[in-house]
Amino acid sequence: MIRKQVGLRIRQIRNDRKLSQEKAAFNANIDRTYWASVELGRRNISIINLEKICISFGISLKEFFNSNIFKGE
Amino acid sequence: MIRKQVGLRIRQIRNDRKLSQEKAAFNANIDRTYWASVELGRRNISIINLEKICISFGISLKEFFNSNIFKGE
DNA sequence: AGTAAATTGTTGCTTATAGTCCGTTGATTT
DNA sequence: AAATCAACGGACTATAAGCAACAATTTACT
Repeated sequence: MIRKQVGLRIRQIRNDRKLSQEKAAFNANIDRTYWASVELGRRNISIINLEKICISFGISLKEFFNSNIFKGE
Repeated sequence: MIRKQVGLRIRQIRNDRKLSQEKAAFNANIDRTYWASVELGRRNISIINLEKICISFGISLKEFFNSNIFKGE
């Protein structure tokens, strides 16, 4: 499921950056509790918010989806 | 704006495949008028619908975002 | 050229859910 | 014990998604 994969990928990058959900969400100007639920795969995120997250991480959407997490459904 | 870029990219791929909006939308199991408005950059598409479109095109999300359309904001 | 068919654009509406904001709880960590 | 963090809930607002009907545009053919 794409929602789970997106959540895992976001968590993966956030952990690499050693950021808390709160700080990461603040950087992206997204609600903290919403960020948490996205990471848990419970949300069908829109492209604008996904782009916000990528921008806050300093990566492109292409880089975001360039991960083994997205191999095989 | 990401919505415009997504729309352009979808139209680009659909034209490559020589599909009408109607057939493309049918393949992806999405409403035709919704598809049309996404192509025009009027919709903030969710990741599930974007994935549906990519699947119907037979490409990955990584491939979708691997385009000059997404270079520069 | 004209005109019919196919394709695309647009409007307006409903409902489902994305996204925000307030808080609480439990588990770590220092 | 105090601070930090992640999971969770409820209530609320904003908007994505699906749909019908019609308008406009492009394509194709005589």
